Amino acid sequence: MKIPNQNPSICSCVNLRRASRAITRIYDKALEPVDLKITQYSVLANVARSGPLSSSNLARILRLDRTTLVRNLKSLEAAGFIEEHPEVTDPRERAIRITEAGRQMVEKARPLWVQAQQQVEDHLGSAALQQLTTLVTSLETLSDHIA
Amino acid sequence: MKIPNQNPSICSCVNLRRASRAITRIYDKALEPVDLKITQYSVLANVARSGPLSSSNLARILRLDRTTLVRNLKSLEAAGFIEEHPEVTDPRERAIRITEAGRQMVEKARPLWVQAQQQVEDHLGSAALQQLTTLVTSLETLSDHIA
DNA sequence: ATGATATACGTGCATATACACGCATAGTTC
DNA sequence: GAACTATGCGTGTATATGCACGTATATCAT
Repeated sequence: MKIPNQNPSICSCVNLRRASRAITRIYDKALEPVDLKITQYSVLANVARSGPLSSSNLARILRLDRTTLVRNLKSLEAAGFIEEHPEVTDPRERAIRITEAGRQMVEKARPLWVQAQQQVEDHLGSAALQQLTTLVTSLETLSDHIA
Repeated sequence: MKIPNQNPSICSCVNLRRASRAITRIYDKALEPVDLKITQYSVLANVARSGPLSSSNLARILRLDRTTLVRNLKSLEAAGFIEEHPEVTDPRERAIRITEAGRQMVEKARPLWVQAQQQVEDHLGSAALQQLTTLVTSLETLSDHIA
């Protein structure tokens, strides 16, 4: 017996996680031609834009757990898209920089990302996307408040 | 140099993933006393409600990749909250059932889940939660359409 | 009955996520 | 300058996520 797909849950968390998985599929699919996932593109584009910076600072920018970021950086470094060097001003820090190959990859991936962005905006409408930014901020505020 | 926390991204996917991580922190925190994560509670509560069913059907209900679900079930089975038995009508299927210990766990966890639900609703407002259900449906539709 | 197709299931692999530790160095206070 | 505190970093462990495969059984078409 085969059960059909299901409606949204009554649990906000479950719904948000479902939405997250769904949109990730959309973006990952769009980035498939350059063999990048949206998580990797996101990190790479941020390193490209925010210049050399430490993993702690990058984690704060991405609102991602630092130790999670450390592992995510591994694959990007293995692929030769970023490199790390000891920071002179503070020996504890390691400065993360994008490489030339990394910069080229970002350039190649950007149009695919734009396409996914457009696809989602066309389907959801810009109002929904605006509400989404509010949602993020509210939830992060609540989460920070609790922790 | 320490960089402060960041505003929402211009990328809808990144924002949704951020929101997902934030709300997961909130629910996981609420469920901490019973040592369950929201992902596990979600699966367990669904098994409890939807009675014995196959992993494929449960995956469709949860809109979760079947192979992902299979691993998630492992820890619940190891904890003794669910059990699997071969299905008589179709030897390929395995019927997943909640155990007595599982049922007790759901009972114990439910008030904590309700508390998280309430907390989020108080902070975001019911209108935002309603928009969220629309968002889930739209994104899953778009994702299905593309795939 | 046979062959094609659909469905069910599990595992290997890669990545994502985050908590709990421990170690090293910077900064602050006395 | 010594003690305390804050910050930066990486790893161990556990879970979450999904794609690519291979295997087994059901179902359907002829």
